Amino acid sequence: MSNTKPAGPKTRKTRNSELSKAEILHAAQVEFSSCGFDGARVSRIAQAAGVNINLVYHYFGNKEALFIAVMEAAYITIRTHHKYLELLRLDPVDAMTELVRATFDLFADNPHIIGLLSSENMHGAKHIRQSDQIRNLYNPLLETIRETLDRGESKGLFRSGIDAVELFISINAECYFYLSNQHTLGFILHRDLTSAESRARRKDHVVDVILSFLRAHGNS
Amino acid sequence: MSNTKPAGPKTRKTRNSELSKAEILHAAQVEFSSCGFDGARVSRIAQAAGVNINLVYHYFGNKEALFIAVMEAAYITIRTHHKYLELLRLDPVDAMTELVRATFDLFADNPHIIGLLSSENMHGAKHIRQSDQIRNLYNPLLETIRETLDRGESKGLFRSGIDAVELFISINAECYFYLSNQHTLGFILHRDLTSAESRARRKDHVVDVILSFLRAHGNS
Amino acid sequence: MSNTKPAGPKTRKTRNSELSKAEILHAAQVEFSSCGFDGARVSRIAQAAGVNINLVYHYFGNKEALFIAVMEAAYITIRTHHKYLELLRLDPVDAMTELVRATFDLFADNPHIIGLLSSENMHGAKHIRQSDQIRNLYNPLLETIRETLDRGESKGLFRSGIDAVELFISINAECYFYLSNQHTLGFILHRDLTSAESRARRKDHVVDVILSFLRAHGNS
Amino acid sequence: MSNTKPAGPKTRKTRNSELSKAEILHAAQVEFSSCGFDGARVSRIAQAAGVNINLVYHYFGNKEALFIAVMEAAYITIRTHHKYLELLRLDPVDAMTELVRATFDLFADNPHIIGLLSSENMHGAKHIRQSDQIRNLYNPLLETIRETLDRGESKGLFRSGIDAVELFISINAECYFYLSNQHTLGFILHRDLTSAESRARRKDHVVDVILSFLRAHGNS
DNA sequence: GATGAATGAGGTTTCATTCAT
DNA sequence: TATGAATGAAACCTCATTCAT
Repeated sequence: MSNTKPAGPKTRKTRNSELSKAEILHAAQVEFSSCGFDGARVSRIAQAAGVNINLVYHYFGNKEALFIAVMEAAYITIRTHHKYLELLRLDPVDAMTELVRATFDLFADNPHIIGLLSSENMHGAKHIRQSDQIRNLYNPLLETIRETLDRGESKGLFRSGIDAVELFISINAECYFYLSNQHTLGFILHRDLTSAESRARRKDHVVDVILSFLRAHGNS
Repeated sequence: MSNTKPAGPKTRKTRNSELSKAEILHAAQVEFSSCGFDGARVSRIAQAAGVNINLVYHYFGNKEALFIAVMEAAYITIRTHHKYLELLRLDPVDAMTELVRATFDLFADNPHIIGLLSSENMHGAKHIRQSDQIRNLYNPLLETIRETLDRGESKGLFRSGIDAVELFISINAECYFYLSNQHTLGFILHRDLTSAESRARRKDHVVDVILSFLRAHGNS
Repeated sequence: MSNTKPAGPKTRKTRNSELSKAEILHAAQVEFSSCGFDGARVSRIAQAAGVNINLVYHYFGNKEALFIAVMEAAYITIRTHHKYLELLRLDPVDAMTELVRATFDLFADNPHIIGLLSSENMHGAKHIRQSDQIRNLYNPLLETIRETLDRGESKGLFRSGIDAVELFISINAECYFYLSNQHTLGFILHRDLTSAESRARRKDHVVDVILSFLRAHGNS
Repeated sequence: MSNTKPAGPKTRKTRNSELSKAEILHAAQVEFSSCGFDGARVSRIAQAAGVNINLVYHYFGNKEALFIAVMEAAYITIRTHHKYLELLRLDPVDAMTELVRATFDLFADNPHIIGLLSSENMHGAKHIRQSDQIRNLYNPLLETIRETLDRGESKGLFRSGIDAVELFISINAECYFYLSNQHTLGFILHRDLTSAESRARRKDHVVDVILSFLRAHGNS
């Protein structure tokens, strides 16, 4: 019967809860990441999700709780992304190369993560601070990095004395900053950083930077 | 000193005027950088500056124009900071070392720049796009980097084929990201990144990363 | 007991139905009396009753109808309470003493009545106005008071010319106000009016006030 | 100049702050007392005061703070009303008569006080609890009552052992309840309690009740 | 009879901004 | 130059209520 109608703007009414919730969460992810927490509008989220604004409050309580839900989903994306890396099976150089490339892809393929983290830092990380899940998210990866550094050092491939945390920050910095600041950088550098070519080039560059740093050399 | 003048029609007021304007600009810098454009409140800026809120509108027109004024002041800070670098007088390795350290100090000593750039990127750089001054700000520095790379290559100190823009982005990434994301990083890495020791260590690390990348080696 | 029946088509549901309805009514009584009509929340009533909020609408139609149902139940409580008074069997002084004590106990033992009446007066009695049952509730009691006053006067125990309605109001005033305003009174009088001792004392005091007023004296 | 115009709906714009504030406070008094805190609407207050709704927030902060301001104004009315009673100059019987009549008039002439107190009691007096001014408002009056009771007892006019606080509550109860519950009482008693005659009669009745209670008699 | 999904109206509050002096 | 008064738009959120099953 509903087929006879030409499918209005959005054939609602007969909807299922999980779907609505998922659509709200997705719309919130887009809105929060592109506008930040303060710039985000709950009404736009509702509209983009195709639901009544009150449903947002019904399912998530308030704007802040919705933001936290979005942050947790983002960190789940990160964990899932890293989980499929099997760095310990690879030789140290390949493992590190793979880690850098995966980190770059993580941000490139999930650009909302950058907007969310940017907003979260402006707020002193007060939202994610409530989540123990997030707190310990990177522990396994850091441990893997340490082991890989050790293996590389044992084999004489990497230099010794590298701090895993500093390395982790550097890898992320090289990938994240390029994307997070692409608008201001593109403007002052007179270069389009958003093209596929630019990104591919950047990815190679980042691998180069990190691997150069790791590699053992006679003189350094 | 103001007593020596015969108190012309507007002398005292003019002086207050300049003072008020400067105080508004300073307060706006603090507010915009710590809250972002959307989170910033014009009323808080006025209060922090110790002036009536209407003065803000009187001097700057509206919130957006005030933000642009703050951005321009920030870029003046950047230019001034770089102007005193005399990289061409130094040998290539020292010049690059100096550039990296200066970049780090620029962000560390002027933390508001990070908040402002972060907010500006969330808005697609739409505010600074209006300023040609800003557009060409980095041209001289990029030229200097190119020359230094050339000199280093000629002397066999640096490897060849390095792209000045990618290098510039990497240097900034290593310095900026550490500070811009210190809250979320500190949380997930269980490490305090705000201490003086951490920062000093980070600065050395960044120099190490960049110089390792630049240096010519037999095998790479 | 419900097992003995062969579980007719709706037996269990019917029983739950009556139970649910009673629980809703009870929860509504608590909510309306402690928050007033405007402060009351239908959702809280449903939650306190342990039922889905739609059941409230299913059984009672809307918030206002539910309030009226609660008011009618309250007046049934009042009538029941007074029905067991057999004032005409007692001598006039005992009858009046008993009436005063019963009135005090009515409010003390059913504190929700006070909240409900307070709210209803704020709304100009518009809800109870629809109920004829309530309209004539007090007729019998007033008639009893008149007869008792007459008997007392005939016996020379009470003075003459006492208006039954004014007396009724005074008795209720003395009992009701102490309880209805106990929070503000307790605050400005620096005295706890909620203790059992305070209440017992108040009850004696009220009897004293009313009986003093009724008693015939040479000089008045 | 403004005289030439036919005085539109409400000639605003050129308004003075104190006036606006006073008008808001007055409108709030009316709204809160007739609807209670929960039933009151800030928008109606603004409309009644003839001001933009935001001015209400500008001057008073929020709904609750406005309510507290209204409560404090109400208690100032009470204090002012009692201040002009010079009970200590009158003989005890006249003093008590005067006190009762003044209490009745206080509520009859300032009916908003009843609505406010009714609402405040529904909220457990949480708003006035913040005000020490209000807390000690009645101390002088209670002291005066005690002195008057003593004087009356010394002269053999009043009986002994009367508790000033209980007496105070009774006087207020007799006056307040008649007015606070006039809608429900009028309905169930089939009598109009709002007419001037009814009120005058009630006032005499209340004096009678209280004085009968106070008076010393041989037998009691 | 009972429930989860969904909504419309409207409430309080915030905030950038303008008006008038 | 500087300020207090005032406002419009819109944000977040609440709540009674209905829909569809």
